[in-house]
Amino acid sequence: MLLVENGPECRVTIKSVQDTMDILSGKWKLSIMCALSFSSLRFMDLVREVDGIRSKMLSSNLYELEINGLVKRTVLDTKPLTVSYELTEYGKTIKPIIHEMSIWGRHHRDKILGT
Amino acid sequence: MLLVENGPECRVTIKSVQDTMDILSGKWKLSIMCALSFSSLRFMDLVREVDGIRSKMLSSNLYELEINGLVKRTVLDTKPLTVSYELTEYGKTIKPIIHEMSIWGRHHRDKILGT
DNA sequence: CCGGATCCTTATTGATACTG
DNA sequence: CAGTATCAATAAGGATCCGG
Repeated sequence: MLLVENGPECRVTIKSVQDTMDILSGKWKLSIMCALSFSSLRFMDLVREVDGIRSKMLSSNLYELEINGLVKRTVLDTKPLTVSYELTEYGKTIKPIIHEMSIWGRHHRDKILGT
Repeated sequence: MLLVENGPECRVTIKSVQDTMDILSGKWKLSIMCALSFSSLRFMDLVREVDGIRSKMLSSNLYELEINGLVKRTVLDTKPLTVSYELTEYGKTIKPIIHEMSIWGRHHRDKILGT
């Protein structure tokens, strides 16, 4: 069904792709959302999960994602205060993008290593 | 075929998403590939199609896409020499990503304008 | 130790002009 | 037409510091 190239809701436009890129561009946002697509995570969990990210970048990217309504931030009343992040219902709507990117990334890796 | 959510080949990982981002990251690459997903285009057509891009960015992004085997460059024997760009067969494998991004982008725009 | 904030350096992108 | 060259602006990255 994703391969149907016609139909009114299948009008692929550069503008709509750019709109998406405006929200998701940057080196880390999709990786962060991918990590959160499995479960909610605390800040430090994210630092560990997202390979190579620095707390500064994580912090600012999470803020932007929160502003755009994709991620929800919750301060937990734990001993040393921790903050939990999770995808909002709206944030979960980008899962198909993450899914396709993951498929392609693995495919690409196989191609590079196989050749 | 692309919608199977289970099975061994559907393990979504941060690493594979990052691998994809390494190839497609940047503000313009997906827009360029979106433009080329309809038909092959000459350099100047791409400047017109991809809103806001400058020839420098287009040139360097096309080069990187060519290096990664996603785009094919063909010098045409026209009066003022022109160069045509098209997706390779491998480049066409990112169409599902573009498709999902386009769907989400339109959805997002409707949400922003509707609210 | 957690979640940043700040400062500074490097990499990427943008605007404009210019060449074969 | 299809790029390059150059310089200015912006974004990302590294190191360090701080309040709780």
